[in-house]
Amino acid sequence: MTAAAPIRLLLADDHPVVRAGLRAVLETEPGFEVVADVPTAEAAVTLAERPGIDVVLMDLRFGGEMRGSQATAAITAREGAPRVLVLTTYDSDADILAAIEAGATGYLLKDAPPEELAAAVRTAAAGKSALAPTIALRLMDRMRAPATALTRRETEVLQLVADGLSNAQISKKLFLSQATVKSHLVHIYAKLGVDSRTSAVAAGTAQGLIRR
Amino acid sequence: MTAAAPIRLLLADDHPVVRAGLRAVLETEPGFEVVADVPTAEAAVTLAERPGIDVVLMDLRFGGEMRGSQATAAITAREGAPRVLVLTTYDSDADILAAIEAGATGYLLKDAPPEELAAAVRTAAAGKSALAPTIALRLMDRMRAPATALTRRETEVLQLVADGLSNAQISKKLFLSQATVKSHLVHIYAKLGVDSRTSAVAAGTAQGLIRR
DNA sequence: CCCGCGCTCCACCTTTCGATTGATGCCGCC
DNA sequence: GGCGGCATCAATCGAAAGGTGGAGCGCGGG
Repeated sequence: MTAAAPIRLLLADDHPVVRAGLRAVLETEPGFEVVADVPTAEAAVTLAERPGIDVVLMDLRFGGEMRGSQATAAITAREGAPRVLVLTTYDSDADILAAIEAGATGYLLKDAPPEELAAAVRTAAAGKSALAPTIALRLMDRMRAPATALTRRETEVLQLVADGLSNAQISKKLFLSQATVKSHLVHIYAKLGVDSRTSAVAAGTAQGLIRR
Repeated sequence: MTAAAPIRLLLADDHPVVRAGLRAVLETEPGFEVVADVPTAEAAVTLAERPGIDVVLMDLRFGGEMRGSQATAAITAREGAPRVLVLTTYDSDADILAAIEAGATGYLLKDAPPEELAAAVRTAAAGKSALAPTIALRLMDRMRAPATALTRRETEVLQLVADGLSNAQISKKLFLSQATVKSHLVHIYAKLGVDSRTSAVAAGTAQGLIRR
């Protein structure tokens, strides 16, 4: 095989400026070829089905319906799918975990310098996982302190609390009894070291456990 | 005057990718000249002092200390200062108002299409105010519904609620009785159309009345 | 196989919050 | 000078939330 085979890229971001920036940054680097760029998650899923794409650079938040993590899951579900490298502004735990669970090969922040970006794309193309230092650190923290790790259900409840719902509303929405909601909340308070729903929301957003 | 005099630009954004994108987008348009791009608000203030800059494209949030609104205020405070066009991802009321009060000539969202961006820069260079349609709409809303405008004290209380404090803690912190805190909260709920502290926080953050 | 953990639920009690009503002093504006 | 908005405080009452101490079930790992 020739060493000169370029890595073929698909860019998915709803900001035209960011797409242009990625193009500019990556096309000046040797060994990259931007095949297409799209402004929606849906378009990314469609285009990623076509052969000839090695790596998809995927934003997490789009203006439209589908979230980047869903698109990532849809893409990586298929056989011989391209690698997906998540590239976003946010470094919240919830987003990171959602992306990794969805099958993302890597997770980068948009404030990454161009060299780091290029290196991560090469790493991803080779099938190896690429995490931004900040992200890696955050994951290490999470491993070390399992206290701050909420369960799936607890996170769900906390998110609804953050949305302003009462225990009664949450219980209806999740088909639970209020007792169960309270029980989850007690555990959440213990894990976050707080004693009220509002401070739990504050702690949760501060630690990026829930999206704002 | 010659029609060919280019508009000289300074780009301030902490994301290398975004800076590259803005360069790419604006340099393909005729009549623009990107003089420099900087990754910090401090550098933007310094460079904006030099003559030969017509418009500063300013992000609101930087990784470092200084916020974009502060930098905007510092730049526009001087005589013969360049116009500042705020270009950010966020459309929260608090950010918008801070930027406008700081003397920004315009406010754009990063998901704006290139043509809109170019048009806004030309508008700003001519000294006229340039607002993204979304932003203009939001400001109209605010004008129409003065109910969403919290008083200084109410905002202060709501911020503390968002930080997770109880009524008792807030009353101590602000040297008030709990009755007063409750009174403020009642007014806040009425203005935001909610009926609990958590939903008030949700509504407040959604409308950008308080910082997260 | 049993233990731990996550998820579900119950009962009882205390504290906090929210709703209502009403009042006072201050300040700016017409 | 009166009127309205803002900030301050009081009292009361019912509803919601939090604290405590349980308990059963399913599932995966040691």
